[in-house]
Order: sequence, then structure tokens, then C-alpha cells
Amino acid sequence: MNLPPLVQSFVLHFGEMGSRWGINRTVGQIYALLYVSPDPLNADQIVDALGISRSNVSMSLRELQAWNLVLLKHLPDDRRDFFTTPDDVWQILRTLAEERKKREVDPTLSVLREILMQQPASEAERHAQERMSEMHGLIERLTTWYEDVKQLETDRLATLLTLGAKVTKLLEAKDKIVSLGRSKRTTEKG
Amino acid sequence: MNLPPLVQSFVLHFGEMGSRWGINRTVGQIYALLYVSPDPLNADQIVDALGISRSNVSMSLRELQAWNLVLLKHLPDDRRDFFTTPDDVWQILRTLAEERKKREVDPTLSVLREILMQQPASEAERHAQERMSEMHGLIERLTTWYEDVKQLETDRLATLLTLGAKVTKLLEAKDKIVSLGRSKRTTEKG
DNA sequence: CTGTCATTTCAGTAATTTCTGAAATAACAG
DNA sequence: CTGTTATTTCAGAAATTACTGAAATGACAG
Repeated sequence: MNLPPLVQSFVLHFGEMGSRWGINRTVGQIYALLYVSPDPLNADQIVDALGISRSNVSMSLRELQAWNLVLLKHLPDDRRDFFTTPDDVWQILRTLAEERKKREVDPTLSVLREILMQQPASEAERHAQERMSEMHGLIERLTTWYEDVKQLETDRLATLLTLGAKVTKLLEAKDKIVSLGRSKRTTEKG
Repeated sequence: MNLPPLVQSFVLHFGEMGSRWGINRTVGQIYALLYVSPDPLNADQIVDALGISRSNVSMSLRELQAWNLVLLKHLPDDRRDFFTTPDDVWQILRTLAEERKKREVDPTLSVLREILMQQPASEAERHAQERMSEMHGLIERLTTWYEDVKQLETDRLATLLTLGAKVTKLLEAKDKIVSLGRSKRTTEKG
């Protein structure tokens, strides 16, 4: 591996981290390298930087493209492929969320739905279905929320984050106003 | 494997899904089995249900305990260990979030912080640090939000979810009221 | 066409992870 | 203590996943 020390730490960390997710070491390293690189890199530059085989780079880039985490670029008068990551970290976050949902959540949701359609043939199955139904309900709630907030533009999303739990304070306030309004009207009527 | 068909589908799915996360097949299967089981199970029951070795069950349960995803129970007059999952799916969600943060996010945050402390020795390193700083900023925002929201009781959290992006509508409304108030006062002064 | 350069594919190998059986440890009852 | 039952540990086997080099494919220039 042939990199400035500071970049190397980052790349190595992403490699190790990769294994904790489903991603493998090389894929993590390549991503990290592209992420901090000022310009797009071609496959041979990645080979040199990370000291891995050309074919491994090819396969790992394909993997990263499947995740939409990497962009293919072309320079004029150069027919090699160059790669970068999107600049905007918020966009990266969105992509990551979208892909993980697609791979990890959606399949589970569809398996749960399928099982819940079936007729339980015993008390054990009945109970199992009940538990699965709870899980299904929770996941649906979460994905609905996600589908909803992912539409937001970045600055609104940022606001939402900054606000955090304070939102519920706001809600309490709103509830009070509404209920005050209601009780007032009730009083007037009564 | 010796399970009601409906439970078996669920268990097998969790096994496959496990590999997409960092978790292995057996661990996923055991978790799924305990999750839908009406009563706590002991290690031998898991061996029978899943058709795997006793030692594998022992190691996998240890793993699940390390994740706080499984509870150890004791029945009167029986010195074997019995295991369940927590009943409340919201609680499970919290645990999962907490553990994944601990394992996947916190280490990255600390590596980033460490690297950002250092003096860049070249333009390449300077640029890399800038990118890492963006990533660090985003992750910090997200974790702050998480720390904030995780304190909420379940029903408040549920409200927050149901509300979703509508919160920003609420904010706009609030902003209008505030700015109206301000411009009114300004007008009065002027 | 032919030659050159870039990329991909893939069979075989290397490395890692998972799983097992056997032995060790532990916890208890008599 | 001794025997019984429950659990854990761990070295090696099995399975899976990652990686490589060599060959194939593709894309283009002349």
C-alpha cells in the first residue's frame, strides 16, 4: 500500500469496517480511497495505491457501482475509466439508506407479508404469526417514515435533525392550543 | 431442521439475511427461532429445532447475548439455561440501533477525530482531511439526533414517526407566526 | 483486418469464517 | 468425594468468501 499516512489510516479503517457490514475489505478500501481523492482515479491507480490485483479492483468497482456509491467518469482523449464518489455527503447518505433498505429491509418485509397470508396450522404457528405481525407493523412504520423524509431537500432534513426530540415539545404545544380551542368551544356551547 | 413450515420460512430467511449484515447464519436463525417461540428455549431444544451442533448453539447464544438481543431465563427446579428475546419490538429496535451504533459508527467517529487532529503534510492530505471533516460533521449530526430521539418514550417516538415529513410543515407554520410577530413589532416601532 | 490498450471473466488458490466433536470446566445432589 | 448434568472451550475440519493470474472479450486507431 502506497499512500500518505493520514489517508492510509482512513482507508485501512474503512477496510476493517467493511467486514462489519456485509461489504468486504477491498470494497471498503477502494471506496474510502475514492472518497478522499481530489480527482477521479482509474483502475491502475487504485492497484498502485492499495497493492491489490487488477482483477480484484475490477470486481470491487463493479460491486460499488451496483451500490450506486461510485461514479464512472471519462477524461477527454483517454479511454480508460475513471471513478469518483459523489461530492455531497448527504447524497451519499441517501444512496446508502436506499440501497440498504432495498437489500435488507424490503426482502424481509415481503417474506413477512407472505407468511402472514397463510393459515396457521397449530397454536405454535398462530403465535409465531402474531409475533411476525408485530415485527411487520414496526418495519412498515419505519419504512413509511423513511419514504416520507427522504423526499425532503437537504436543508429541511438538516433542520429536522437539529430539532430532534424537540419536535415533540412543539407537538405538545400544538396539542394544548388545539385542546384549549376545543374546551373553549365546548364551554361556550355548554 | 424440525419446525412448523411457517416458522421454518421465517427462520431460514433470517439466516440468509444474517449474512447480509455482519451476523452469521446460525446466529440469525437462533434469534428468529427465539423471537417467534411462545416460551423460552434451552440449548438442546435449539439443537433439535435447527439441526446444528451443541457447541455452535453455545457460541451463537453468547454472540446474541453480547448484542443484548437475548435474555437468559431460569425455570424453577431446572438448572438449564433458557433463552428468550424481549417481547417489545420497540425495545428490540432500540437495542439494535444502540449496538450497531456502538460497533459501526462510534469507531469510525473516533478514527476520524484522530486523523483530523493531525497536521496535513501535503495538499493531498489537506484535501483528504477536508473530505473527512465533511463526513465527520454529518455523522455527528446524525448521532446527536439519535441520542436525542432515543430518549423518547415509545408512544412519543411513534407519534414522531407517524408525523414524518409533516413536521417541517409545522415548522413553516411556526416560522410564519414568529416572523409575523416580529414584523408586527417592527412596524409598531417604526 | 491487425495491433494495442482497457476491462472483464473465471478457474484455481488463498484466506477467513463457521461449525463440529471431544475434552475441559462448572455446578450441583447425594 | 463421586456421579450426573449443563455449559464452554478449542483444535481441526468443512464451508464459504475473497483474491489472483491468465485468458477472453471489447473497443478503438490505423
